[in-house]
Amino acid sequence: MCSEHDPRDNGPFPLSTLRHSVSHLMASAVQKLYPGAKFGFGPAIEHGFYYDIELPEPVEDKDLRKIEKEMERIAKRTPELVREEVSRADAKTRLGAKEQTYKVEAVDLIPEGETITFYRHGDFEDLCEGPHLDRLDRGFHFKLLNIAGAYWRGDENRPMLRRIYGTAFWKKEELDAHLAWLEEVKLRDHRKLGTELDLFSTHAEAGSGFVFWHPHLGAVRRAIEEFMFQEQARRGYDFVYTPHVMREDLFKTSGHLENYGDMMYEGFGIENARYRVKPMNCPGHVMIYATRSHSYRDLPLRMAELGTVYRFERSGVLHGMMRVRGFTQDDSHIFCTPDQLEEEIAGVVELIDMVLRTFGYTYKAYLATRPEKAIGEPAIWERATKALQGAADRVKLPLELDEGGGAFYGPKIDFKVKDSLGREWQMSTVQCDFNLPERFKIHFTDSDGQQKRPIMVHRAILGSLERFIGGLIEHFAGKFPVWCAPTQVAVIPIREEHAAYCKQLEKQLRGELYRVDCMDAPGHMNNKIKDAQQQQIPFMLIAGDREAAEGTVAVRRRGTREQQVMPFAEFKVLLDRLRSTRSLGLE
RNA sequence: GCUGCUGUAGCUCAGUGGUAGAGCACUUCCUUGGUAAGGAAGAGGUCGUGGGUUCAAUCCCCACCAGCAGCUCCA
Repeated sequence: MCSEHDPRDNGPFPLSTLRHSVSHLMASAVQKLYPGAKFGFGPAIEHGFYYDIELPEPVEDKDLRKIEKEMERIAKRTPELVREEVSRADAKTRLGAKEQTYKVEAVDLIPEGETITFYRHGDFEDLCEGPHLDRLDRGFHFKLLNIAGAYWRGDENRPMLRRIYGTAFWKKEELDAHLAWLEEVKLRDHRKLGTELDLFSTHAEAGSGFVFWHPHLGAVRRAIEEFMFQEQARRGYDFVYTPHVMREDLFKTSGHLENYGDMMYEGFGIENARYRVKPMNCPGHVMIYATRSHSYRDLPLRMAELGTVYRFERSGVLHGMMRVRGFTQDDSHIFCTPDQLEEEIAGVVELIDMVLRTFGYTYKAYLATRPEKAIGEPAIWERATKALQGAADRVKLPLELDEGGGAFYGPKIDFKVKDSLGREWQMSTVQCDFNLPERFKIHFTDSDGQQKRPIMVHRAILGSLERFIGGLIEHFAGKFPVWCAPTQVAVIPIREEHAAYCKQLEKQLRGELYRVDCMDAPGHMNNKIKDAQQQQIPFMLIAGDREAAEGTVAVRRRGTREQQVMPFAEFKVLLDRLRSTRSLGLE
């Protein structure tokens, strides 16, 4: 955010004011170049600004340079930006006269009694509450970035306008740094790296939104799954497997059909019954719970599954591995008594903290409350929300509020991580559920002999493996830490005659389940070093006469040109340590 | 789904109303090289799919499929 502690917010006016004014400047240039343009909203946003405009003719990215030129001309010629208070009727008349239909509508959105203002520079005037710069020649730097469609007032039933994005800074170096950051984001794009590093693919022939994990990314996933298995096993989780296809009635009972039906695929018949592909794993886990009676002594029961679910997503939202139609959740449902609820949630929060730190993420937690479309009594919701808050207090986890952001069956705490590029992603979630136990009428026998309802805690740490690992690719820029890197060690013989020694090293490492690539195909060493470096392999072991004779290896780390000759046994100690501690670095 | 743009070799991309090219990768041969690209030759494409216009379509038009930038929605 440019608002909190951004050192670039260093001009005579706040950065957001600057950007808002540059947005106006852009609008005036568009008006000049495209007479008849109708303007919507044009605010400052996190990294810049945009303006939504209905244009009489199509605009393309290449037209942006032309608009920028006009902006510079206008800023020079008519720099004064004048504020004017107007009456509601006056505002409507003036905007109406210019056929600014969206702006006329915008006037009606202004609450009664609020001051209505226009801002004007040269012959361009715009309804706007401000604030703005006093002058447009205050020596700032801007760039227009891209064009896209956007619905008027964000409503898909209203007309679609053209949205032009841009950004502005007070200093040239800051603009350049921001543009460089955008380039970096592009370079790290998991779809780009996915092709370059042979990680995954999607196929038109197979349908969009379905990910094919190649061997390299399969290795990453296995390492992460193993890590998650160990950490959960250590914390008393039990692992289950449930079917992907279940009878439709089950989803009626669970409430999914009614509340989540839009996200589910059409049913199909098997003999005389209707079936559905699961969009969530919870009903399956309830099936297992309900197969026998439970004593309060059995609880909490922590049932975990890497459950693959299928959800309908509209074609336009699909995005690499980040937004897909079939994905695997590291899901779990904890069946517990009301007394245990807070402690169980606290345990989950601890696990989330541990896991996210392992990947080098920092995070924020949000308490998401009752949405409009929800099942269950308000009193129950309140109780669940209190438990979440209580658990967070217990482990001193600060919570921000996400009003109405809960699941249809209960409130939750969502975790948003910040990646190495400073971007936020929604990841882990802990959700309280008093409703599914009720719907499926599951129970346990309490110490007083009474039959009572357990509470279900839904939780996912990574969320979806597709989204999590897609995000990891970008977070690490393809440079995975040793413990989860696709190939951990490349062994490179200097000449063909050293291949035998290299093969021997490879065999030893592979014996300890390291992922090793002995690059002993014919060809020059330099070329292999280039390949290994481009493949982002953490370690290269290069061996020639000296190394073979002495039982050493020349170790070269990813991203460096330095080499360090050491006994192979010593390298193994280093490698073992990096793997077992899941170290993020290579030292 | 909507708006705009795009689809040519495994990858990145040129190109033309008369059925196609580059670099990298790949294969083979030569090269025995101490830390980021050794040399040569070769193979590889129904120019996303289906229609239409035309004497002729990879190129123009339409539809569909897929992708990209967003909007809306979400793990």
